[in-house]
Amino acid sequence: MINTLKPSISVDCVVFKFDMESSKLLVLLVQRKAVLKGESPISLPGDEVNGSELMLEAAKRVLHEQTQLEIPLYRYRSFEDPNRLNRPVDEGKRVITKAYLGFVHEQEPIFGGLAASGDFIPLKSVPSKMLYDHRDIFDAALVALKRATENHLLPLDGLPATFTITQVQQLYEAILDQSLDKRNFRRSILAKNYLTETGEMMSGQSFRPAKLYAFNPIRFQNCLDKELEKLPVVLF
Amino acid sequence: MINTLKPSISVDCVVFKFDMESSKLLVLLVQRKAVLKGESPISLPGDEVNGSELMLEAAKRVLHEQTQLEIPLYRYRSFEDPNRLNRPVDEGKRVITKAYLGFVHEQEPIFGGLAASGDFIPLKSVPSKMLYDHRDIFDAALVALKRATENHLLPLDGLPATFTITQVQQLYEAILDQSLDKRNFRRSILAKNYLTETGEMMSGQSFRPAKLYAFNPIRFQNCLDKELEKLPVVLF
DNA sequence: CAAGTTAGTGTTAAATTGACACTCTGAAAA
DNA sequence: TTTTCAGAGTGTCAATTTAACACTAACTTG
Repeated sequence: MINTLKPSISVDCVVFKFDMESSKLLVLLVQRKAVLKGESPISLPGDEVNGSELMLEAAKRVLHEQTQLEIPLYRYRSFEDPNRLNRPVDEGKRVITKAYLGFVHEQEPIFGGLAASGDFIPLKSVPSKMLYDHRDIFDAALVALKRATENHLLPLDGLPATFTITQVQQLYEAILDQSLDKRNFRRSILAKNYLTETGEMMSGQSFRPAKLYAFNPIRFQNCLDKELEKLPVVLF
Repeated sequence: MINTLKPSISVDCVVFKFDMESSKLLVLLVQRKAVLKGESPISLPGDEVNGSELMLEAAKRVLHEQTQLEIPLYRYRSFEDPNRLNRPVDEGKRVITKAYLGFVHEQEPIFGGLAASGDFIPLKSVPSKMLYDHRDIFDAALVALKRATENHLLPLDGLPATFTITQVQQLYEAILDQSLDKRNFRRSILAKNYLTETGEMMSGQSFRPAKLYAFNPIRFQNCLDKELEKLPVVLF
């Protein structure tokens, strides 16, 4: 029997956190209230879009409702398999979702709305069974992150206001899950010109202090624009 | 007053045709039946998505309903501005659309459904006022096409089954709106390895006959996959 | 002042890109 | 039959980009 209902639209958010102690990436998973029997409540923060808001706004609103977090979000993909909700046919519900990712640094989430509770989980511990296709959405977020990172298009929202190049490299290595050559890394990221020396130095360690840099979002945006001009966005 | 209606979803198709006589690109525009007073009927083929179909399928169905064309389509962007329909507020309708592009070669369209009539129009003649934001959708298709082309990720659906390298180059030049160096063009496209010599030669001209090549979609797909692995899909 | 630990720096070889001009081939015209 | 016309087809070099690789500098602590 053909489902003639119109699809509805939602947004989902994959929020990463870079733990600087352990140099590991974490991702925010929530327990969703009110799921059908047999569905996993472990999910990404997400909900339906209202009629008059941009989807990016919707993503920020939904994330805020469920976690109180306020962070930049970046859209990376949509998911539209008619069966992605994995529900019994007679439920007759179809939802197309757009997925956003972002980084949190200091803020602590406070859960509410659809999200009963939640936590930052190491990437390796993300369960393979999650609500709907949220595991796929998470996997795709990682892919998108890696691609962005390989091209120095990673916004550094996940780092403190000032940081050392080594910290950036550790973030890259956590995302890419591989180690990088220090000299090549420094050369290539500094060439992008969106890191500016603050003149300050790291302190409190028992070895040579490192220069502290700040992220310049305007120059980063230039850089993004320049890259995006070149990229084939089509065709897959 | 806030619009609380759920958005609905549509697809729009930008169908290009490469006129080999004139080496010019054309695009298919249709006259849409039943538009509101004050709206332009000149538009792209498009309509709403049903509840149980993939959006790519919806795009193919809609294009077929309105033009009888059956061609490969490639999604390139979505458009979601809440005001994109440009309608009076009390209409209260919000439609998010996903745009697809494709090339037609020999098929002739037969118009039907929402499309009262239509034609292939030279790019320069595309009107700046079209239905809703269809002019933006068209502009974005061109951008996407250019980006794909610059990276040799243009599927050659718009050419006959066998063709010369020069014809490919002319197609590229029409899309990019600039001329290319013949030797570099040959070197780079042949390096991609998705053009295969047929052994046949062009005939019927009064000059040295050119080798005829065929497009190998499997190798092209390999090529696409390889590129897409590298590309940042994130973040705009 | 020696030891420990991370910060910071340059060179070279290989691969890629972009600029550039002439010969080859077949048909048609002289 | 020879010449002319028009597009087909080919290679090199210089400049740039990328990847691999190892040592010295600076600060703290013992």
